[in-house]
Amino acid sequence: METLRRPLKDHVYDYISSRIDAGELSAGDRLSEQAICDAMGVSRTPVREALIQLASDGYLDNLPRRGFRVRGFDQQNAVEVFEIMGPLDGQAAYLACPNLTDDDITQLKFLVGSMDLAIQGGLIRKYDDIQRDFHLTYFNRCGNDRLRDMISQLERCFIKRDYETVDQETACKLLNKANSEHAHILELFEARDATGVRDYVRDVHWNRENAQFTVW
Amino acid sequence: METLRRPLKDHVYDYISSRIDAGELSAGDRLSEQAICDAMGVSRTPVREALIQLASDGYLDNLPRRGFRVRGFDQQNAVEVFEIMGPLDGQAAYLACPNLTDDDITQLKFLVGSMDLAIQGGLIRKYDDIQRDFHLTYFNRCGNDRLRDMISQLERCFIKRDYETVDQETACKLLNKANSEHAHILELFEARDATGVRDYVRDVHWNRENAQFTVW
DNA sequence: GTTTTGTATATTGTATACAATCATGAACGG
DNA sequence: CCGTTCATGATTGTATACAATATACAAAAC
Repeated sequence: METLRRPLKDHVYDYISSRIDAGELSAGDRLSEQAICDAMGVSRTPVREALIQLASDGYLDNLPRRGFRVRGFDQQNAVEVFEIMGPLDGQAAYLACPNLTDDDITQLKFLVGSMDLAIQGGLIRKYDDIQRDFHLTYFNRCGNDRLRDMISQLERCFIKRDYETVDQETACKLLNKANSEHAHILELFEARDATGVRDYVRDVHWNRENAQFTVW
Repeated sequence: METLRRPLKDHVYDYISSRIDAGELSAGDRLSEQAICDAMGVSRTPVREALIQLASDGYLDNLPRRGFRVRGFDQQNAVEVFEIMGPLDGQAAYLACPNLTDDDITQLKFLVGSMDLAIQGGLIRKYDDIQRDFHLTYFNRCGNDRLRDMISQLERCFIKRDYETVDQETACKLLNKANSEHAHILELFEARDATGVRDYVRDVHWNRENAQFTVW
């Protein structure tokens, strides 16, 4: 088995995107090609190719002759993403509904329980990971990879949210509400109510949009 | 006023994407970097950058070390796109509904009439252009540029459809049905029935998915 | 003191050169 | 005759060099 080398541009892409996701690079920060070259020990060619791809994928803005900057994400953008996520997430649930196996349902139940435990223990990060698994479980059953990838991409817009801005008590309250929504989604799945779960999921996003969106 | 020169990579991007949209390049065709360089009289650097962007935007596939190929679009892909378009188009209509001015409504009415005339005259291409205007009219009022751009991008998947594969009579029949749907959308807009138009538009896509999709 | 302008420096855009890998096909062995 | 091996050329990946433009700062004009 050959060790097929990944192109350098992909490494650069991962390096930059993970730094953005981790919040080490903030909106508006300028990315110097040379600085990235020095940091990673590669030439400008793969760096530029990665930056172009990152811009195309929404991570960066490009301004010709003025380099690349981390794309901002203001409240207006957040609203836009929520307005798109709702219908898409709902559609994913709708499509997945008839495809969910008993094992999937069991898995979803387990995850809802796990999220409850995480909330009781104040483990917000943990909750967040499980929550992602919950959604991925039915995304992966929707039979539409393009849809799944689209939603995943939109979700990344919110990965870099700050866990510390909300106090523990408020967070628990919000998360409890969110998890009761998960429980309801699960019920609709069990009842195989495809259109019901579609509309419910869509409207849940809508309601979150009108609330704060540091936690969802 | 400065003559701000567009980067060469953008020219290359336009050149390739338009050739794909026009059907001059078909699914699976390999794109030789050198051939593009020769055709456009530029070096490989801007060509490669354009190809990377085109791949990132869904036009091409990349297979490392094996170059770029025009991404195929089979029936499975078409179904996936329809399943995404429906909810998004519906959401755009939903969001636009309260924003539509009287002038917009008048414009939409005019376009529906124009489409009828185009159908009577057998001008399928003309119909298609007007149909695009019809949808753009409310996309531009949905107040969500990201959503609008997303839908536009998905629409391009179908631009390269073949007008000649369907005989004139069948086409007219299908288009008449499609335009009656436009008329109904218009009615719902006039009644300011946001949720109604949302669900109707969504379901119309769904029905088209289950019909042929050489015409929509 | 503020604005303008010019020059030096830094950065991006493009071209070219080289290295690594892949595709092709001929020679060879079965 | 068919499949394998191995050279040869073609193509991609990466590095570097040069050109074009933008930025920063200092000096001059108002």
